[in-house]
Amino acid sequence: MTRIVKDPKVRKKELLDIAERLFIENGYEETAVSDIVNEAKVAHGTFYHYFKSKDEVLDEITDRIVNEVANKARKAAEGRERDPLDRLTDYFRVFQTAGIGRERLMEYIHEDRNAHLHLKLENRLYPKIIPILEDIVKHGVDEGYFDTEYPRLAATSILVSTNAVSERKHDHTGKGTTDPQLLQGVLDLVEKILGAKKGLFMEYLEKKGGN
Amino acid sequence: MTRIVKDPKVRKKELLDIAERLFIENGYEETAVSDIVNEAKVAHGTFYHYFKSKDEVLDEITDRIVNEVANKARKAAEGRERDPLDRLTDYFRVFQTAGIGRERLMEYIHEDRNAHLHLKLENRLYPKIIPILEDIVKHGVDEGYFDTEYPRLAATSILVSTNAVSERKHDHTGKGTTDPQLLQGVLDLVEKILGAKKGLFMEYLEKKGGN
Amino acid sequence: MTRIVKDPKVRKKELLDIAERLFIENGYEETAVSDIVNEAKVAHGTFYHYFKSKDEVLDEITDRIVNEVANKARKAAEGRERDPLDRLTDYFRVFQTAGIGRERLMEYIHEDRNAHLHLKLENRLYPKIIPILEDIVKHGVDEGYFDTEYPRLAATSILVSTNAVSERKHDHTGKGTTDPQLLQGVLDLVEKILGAKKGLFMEYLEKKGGN
Amino acid sequence: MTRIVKDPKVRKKELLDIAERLFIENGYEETAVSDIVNEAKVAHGTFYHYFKSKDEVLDEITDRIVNEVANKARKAAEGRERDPLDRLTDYFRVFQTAGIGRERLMEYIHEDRNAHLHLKLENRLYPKIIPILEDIVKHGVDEGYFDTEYPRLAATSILVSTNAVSERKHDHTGKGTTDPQLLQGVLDLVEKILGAKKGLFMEYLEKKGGN
DNA sequence: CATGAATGAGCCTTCATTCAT
DNA sequence: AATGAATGAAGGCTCATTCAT
Repeated sequence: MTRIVKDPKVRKKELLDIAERLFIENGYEETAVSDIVNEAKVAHGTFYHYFKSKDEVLDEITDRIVNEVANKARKAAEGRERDPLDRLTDYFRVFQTAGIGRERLMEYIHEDRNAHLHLKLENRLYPKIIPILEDIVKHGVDEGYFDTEYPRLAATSILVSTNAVSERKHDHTGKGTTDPQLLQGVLDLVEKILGAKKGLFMEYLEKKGGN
Repeated sequence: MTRIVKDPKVRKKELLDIAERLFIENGYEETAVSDIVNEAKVAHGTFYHYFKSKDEVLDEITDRIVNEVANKARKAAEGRERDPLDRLTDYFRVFQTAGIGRERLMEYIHEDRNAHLHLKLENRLYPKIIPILEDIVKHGVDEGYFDTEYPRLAATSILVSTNAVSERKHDHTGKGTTDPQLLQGVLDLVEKILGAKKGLFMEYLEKKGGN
Repeated sequence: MTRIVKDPKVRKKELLDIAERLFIENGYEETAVSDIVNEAKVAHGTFYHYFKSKDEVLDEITDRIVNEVANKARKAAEGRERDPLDRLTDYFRVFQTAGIGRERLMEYIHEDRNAHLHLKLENRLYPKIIPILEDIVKHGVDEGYFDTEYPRLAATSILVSTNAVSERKHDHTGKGTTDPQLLQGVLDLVEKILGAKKGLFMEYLEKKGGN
Repeated sequence: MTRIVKDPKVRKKELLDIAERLFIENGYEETAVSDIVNEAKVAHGTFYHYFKSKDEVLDEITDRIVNEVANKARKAAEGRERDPLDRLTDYFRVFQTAGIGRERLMEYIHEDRNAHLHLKLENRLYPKIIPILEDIVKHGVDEGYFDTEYPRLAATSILVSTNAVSERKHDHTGKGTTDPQLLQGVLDLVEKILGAKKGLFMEYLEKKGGN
């Protein structure tokens, strides 16, 4: 009726933000284009000005998220001149909090209806993350911290293993390992994968915390 | 028109088999109930005589697959009196060929349109597989082969890591590691995760092959 | 599976009873034949042994109810040798409590989903009830109590008017006339329709109560 | 194929008109949404653009009819400054011809398959009509024409009684009272309900006709 | 850039009824 | 008399997308 004109960039971001929220909360299939345009108070046609199809929105959303997370990870992990343990720690810290500003993402991503988005995200994110992690691993090997001939496999294993743990795929007993124990376990696991000395991370963390 | 009466069990299996194949080949959403009943040469109503909804079929299919695979794995891995390395090898062999009679499953499961089924399968399969693997790990620790305080985490890590490799999540370069190298790498990785002596598996395999 | 044989009359009554309850509680359209056979623990085919169609059950149910109510009314109203006021009073008493053993009927019959049954019931019941009431009216005229040249119209008017009141069609204010007032009003109305002396019924009731 | 765009109001009215006719002629359940859209030469989706469900159309149709009839009745009956008998006569005339432009309505409404619509119509119409009639009754009482302490009950009784007669609920003999007789009877009945002097209406009508 | 009416293929599901056993 | 597997027409509704304005 009353025609509200906005800067194309703003309009598009609005649509993407709304779509992202709805996709995550309710699932991709379950979200209708009309849900999006209704919330955006925009006509159907407007949606199709900005996106060729519903699927394209999902792609753009996925890209947005993937790039954001990958960039953060890259930034945290860069610097051949730094201590590899430092790089690794920073990388983990970023990953743990990757959802900042997207708290809901991690909360909803595992739900059944988000299988679609979940997989798409993984498939695009892994190829970007693994090389970053691999570089740290190689660096650590060079510096004598780690010992492995297969840095890419190690990187992959660390990624999927820590992911599995954070998705609690290891624990269906209901009892659950307490979190401190779990942290110990994960550190131990990562050390093993990397062929690092047992307890290396704890020592490093304590030393760092001590400073 | 001519009414063909069959033993309910047979009819139901027919429907499940057809549905499974179609779901895997074309995706769940993309498969219409009419596709299923057409192939089965059965009336629409017959389908709903056996299943409350399209979704219920998917559930039953998932259950069938999960149980089948889990049972095979359980059988391959059982036997505290056997050598833990033997149990582990057998377990891997089964898992590698889990798709026997279901070749298509592995071929299609990673495709985008099967995200739904993929996740459902994983979520139901892991809780059944991890304990089996965990038991082998503990056994190996008892026998002095492995060294880890977190057998469940190790089991989980092995599962998701080998899975990731078989889904080639580690390799997006296109070049690809050659398969013999890859096998070496995976064996090395698993040894590390288990805290086993380097080369343990190769030795074991050669000795066994040599006999 | 185990085949339970029952006396046909018993079986049929069971089916009718269950169908009646379900039709009334949930509506005719909303009740599926399978709902009925499930409750009766009987196969679909059995249902169709006893009834040609779902519609036929409704007909039989309607007939059962109509006959029951009409018989009671007839019995209450019969007897040219009695005082017409006595006959009328008895008739009303019966009608008020027509639902005895069918409490739910009156409770549910006005709901939207029972329109079908409601109308069918009315259409079959009225032709049976009106003549009964008409006969009382004529009797009352003969005896000098009432004064009307159109006993059938009077009978009809009394029937639909009292019915409307009991369905509270007169009152949508929410405030509602209190029940004693309402009774006064109805008595007054019926007296008017019948061309009776004002207060006739109250006098009669008091005299009777006094004896 | 060729897309015909119309003013939403026009489109909606078209759909409502078609739906109303089909519902009345063939019954609500018996009318498929496709019947409606076929006649309207409109796509399925268009129907659901205007109505949330098939049921919603029925509601809108009912409202339309109820409001139309109620407004006519209100208009015919208004005017405290007029003679109450005039108001009543006008009211009846309107009601008798309420179907003008909707001739079919009255013809079909009593059929079994229209039970749904019939009841819905009654339930919404009565609360609007009764107060109108009640006001006339009170007016007539004030002017000394009528004599009743229960104007609302009288109004209700008149409404349902005349209705019953026009639905021929009083006559299942097949012989039928001839129409002139019937008119006499109804006038007599209404006079009685209102506590009016016998013959009041005939006198009034003759006097009016005489002028 | 924006509107929103219109499209239409296609989906899942229901359910009264039949019939081989 | 009883079973319950099988039928299949039919129905309401969704929704991504298009296009006249």
